Amino acid sequence: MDDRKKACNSSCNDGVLLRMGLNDNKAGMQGLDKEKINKIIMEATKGSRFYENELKKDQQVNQRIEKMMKLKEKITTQQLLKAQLQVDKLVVELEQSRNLSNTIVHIDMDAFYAAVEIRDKPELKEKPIAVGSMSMLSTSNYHARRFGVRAAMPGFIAKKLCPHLTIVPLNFRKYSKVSKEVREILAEYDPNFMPMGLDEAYLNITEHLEERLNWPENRRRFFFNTEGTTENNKDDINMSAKFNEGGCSSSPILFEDNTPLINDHPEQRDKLVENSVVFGTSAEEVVKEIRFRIEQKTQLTASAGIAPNTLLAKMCSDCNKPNGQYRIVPERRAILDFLKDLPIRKVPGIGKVTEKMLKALGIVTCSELYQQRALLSLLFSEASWHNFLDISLGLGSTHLEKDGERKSMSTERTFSEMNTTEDQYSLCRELCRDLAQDLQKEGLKGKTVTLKLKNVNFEVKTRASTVLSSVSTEEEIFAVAKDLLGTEIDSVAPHPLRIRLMGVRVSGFLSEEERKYQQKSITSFLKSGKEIGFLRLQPGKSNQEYFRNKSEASTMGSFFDKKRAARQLNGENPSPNKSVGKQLFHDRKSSANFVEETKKVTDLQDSSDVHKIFTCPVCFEEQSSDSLEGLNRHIDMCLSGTLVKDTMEITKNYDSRENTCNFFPLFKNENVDECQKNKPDQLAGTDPSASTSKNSSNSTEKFTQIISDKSHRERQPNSLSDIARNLCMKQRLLPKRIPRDCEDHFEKTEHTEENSSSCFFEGKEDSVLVCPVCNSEQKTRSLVSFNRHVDICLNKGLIQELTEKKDFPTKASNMENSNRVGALSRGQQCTNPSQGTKRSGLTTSQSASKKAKSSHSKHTIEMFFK
DNA sequence: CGGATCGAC
DNA sequence: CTATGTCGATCCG
Repeated sequence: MDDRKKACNSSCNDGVLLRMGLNDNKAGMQGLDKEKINKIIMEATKGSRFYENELKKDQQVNQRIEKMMKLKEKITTQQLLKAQLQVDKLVVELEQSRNLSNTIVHIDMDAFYAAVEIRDKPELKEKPIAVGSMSMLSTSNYHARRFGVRAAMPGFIAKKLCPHLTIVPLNFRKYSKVSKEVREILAEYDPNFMPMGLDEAYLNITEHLEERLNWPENRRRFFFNTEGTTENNKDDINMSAKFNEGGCSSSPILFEDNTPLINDHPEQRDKLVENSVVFGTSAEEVVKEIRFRIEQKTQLTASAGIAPNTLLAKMCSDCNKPNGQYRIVPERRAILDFLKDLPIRKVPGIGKVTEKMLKALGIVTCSELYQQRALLSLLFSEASWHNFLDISLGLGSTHLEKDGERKSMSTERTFSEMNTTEDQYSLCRELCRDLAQDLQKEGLKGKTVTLKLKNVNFEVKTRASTVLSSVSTEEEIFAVAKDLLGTEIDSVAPHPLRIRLMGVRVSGFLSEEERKYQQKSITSFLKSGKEIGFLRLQPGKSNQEYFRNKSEASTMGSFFDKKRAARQLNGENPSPNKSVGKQLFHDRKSSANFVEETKKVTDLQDSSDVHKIFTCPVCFEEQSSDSLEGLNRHIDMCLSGTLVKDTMEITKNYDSRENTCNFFPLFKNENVDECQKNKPDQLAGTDPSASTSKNSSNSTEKFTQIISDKSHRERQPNSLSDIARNLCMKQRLLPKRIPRDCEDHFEKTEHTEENSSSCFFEGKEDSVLVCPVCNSEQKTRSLVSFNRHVDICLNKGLIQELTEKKDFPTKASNMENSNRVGALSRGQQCTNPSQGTKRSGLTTSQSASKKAKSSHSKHTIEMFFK
């Protein structure tokens, strides 16, 4: 489905219109010329809400570009030279790792959906057709393209361009079936081939080529399908003829081996032979064979690219479509020649926006991309400029990785304006229901629910919330989604929320290991201990929100589904707070008094004694406690005990020095001694018995968050620190557990008065705090979010140290003013043995963590233990 | 973590 | 009238 890229392929023009339009239209006899097309599109578009939004987006991009240009002006020749050196060092390494030994093929069906429809209704053959609906087209045939009708264009505009256009509705089942037929063929050449959607696939035919060398001719012989109509037979011959012509004279490499296809063995009079064709043993021949077989089987044509890696193969398949193929021979020279004048927009991964940004720098072709590599390394993120470098060198992945586990699942729907809350909530529930079904098909549960809304002005918003126990059922998802929706409705009140799209997504799936673990411990814990309300708090959410959720679960029924709500209340998930919630939060729209009200709830919760037995999530022993504090105290004790074990193991793995029995070295290597001197009794983790509840709650919180960072969890999947972390996050949400006096340690705190329980700074304007780790000023409204920032900074520092392993002592000399420049010092780490696979994701703020190490560590540590 | 954006099909 | 649906990646705060 490469058509749609072309649809937006304005290789350089700035106008919105041209982005949506077409400029590589080959003006044909029956077609329209570029100007006419653009005029028609403009007339149909002008003044629409859609167009206004496009203009807005365009301006945003322009602003990004302006920002970039300003940054560029500040770059000194010195910096540029230095960058050049660093980048070229990397170039040398990349060049050394270049792997030309694989043969990768990219197969791309021509105008797939349209072709299938035409095949099934031959009367459409000579007519311009498109597949899709009046509101959106998926693809069009080549006839229609002459009128400017492209994929990703709304049907009603296409009709204006081409009044004779036939629009065929989508029929996915049909396409899937055809796709499956094609895949059966592909699997014979590479059982591990990688399908990309219904109409594309990558194959690694390296092994096949080797084996094929020993194959007898008969094994490479294929017969024409005689079952088809005469017309189809004609096509076969045409196609075969095209093979021999090459069809792509632009490439000197193409079809250099003239293995005969048909009629080249006149001496063989066998009827069998007359109806058959033998393919050679070269890569080109294999691909011709594949395409031949696809056409014989499905009556559809495909284009293909052959190259030493996926990136190149993909671009090759574009060269001679439709119904052609192109090969880049595995030589460095050939690759660079291919790239020399290739517009960057042809490169997969470079879209509209990137194209425009690079254009602003005078970069249009891949060779220009290479020439400007030093500049790019200063202006773009590490991930981006590395990608640019790979592209300009023609490097890509040389093996096909199975795509890993799914990361998210979602469903969304577009509709005509919807503006009543009733409709919106019931639609939301419907989406949750659909999503829940899909999730259950794959047995997935996720912790993050994201709501997506597009208002009638085409502005898109997403709102996410992460909950502690993963969700998968309609009710569970809806419980979260409806909250997010409610917040959005509130935010525009008293105006109605006018939307044209709603979507729900679930992400943050548990790995299998985690799933088992989760079931054993957390869920049982939550069940046994659910009398204790705070344990169900969501990280990142305030108590207020929590209680609000609960209350809504009970009141929601009044909106649209009383039965369901009733079932929920009486059923498997009774809320202990329901009676409280019901009365306090009947009016969801009055967010004004809502804070007031929730305070009462909080107080109530805090003061009410809890004489319950619960299972400690850390030690798994039953504990009875008469107060929240007592409970917390126990958990703190447990945590500081287990944490030591946990941390020790990790430390063993990553830190060569065995006997470091505290975890400071993990992120503050140089200052161990100093820390111990300064705060000897604060090293709570080293000695469980010495820890007081207050200290450990804060310190363990930081540490558990650090050590349970995802990258470590992979190695320690069942680490108790996971649980500990969750708990700590929960604890953090209890206002009283956030040390109030820590504000004294921020340098520029501008808040006016102490807000007693919620820790939120008074007033709307953000307070500016200086992060002790990255030393940057942070605008923040709450301590919680500031804490989060500090955590993130620390995490980055830690990950980096773990990655770099031994050579910690990073001197200040390595740190540059700009973080982009700082990133360059990591050249070595970028070399990846399997070239082309994605690099480790540590993209930002290396310099930040280094700064912290050298100058602010002391400060940081003090702050933690306050 | 949450939100926005990009890019692909 | 009438401008998609789903997913992964990345960047920024």
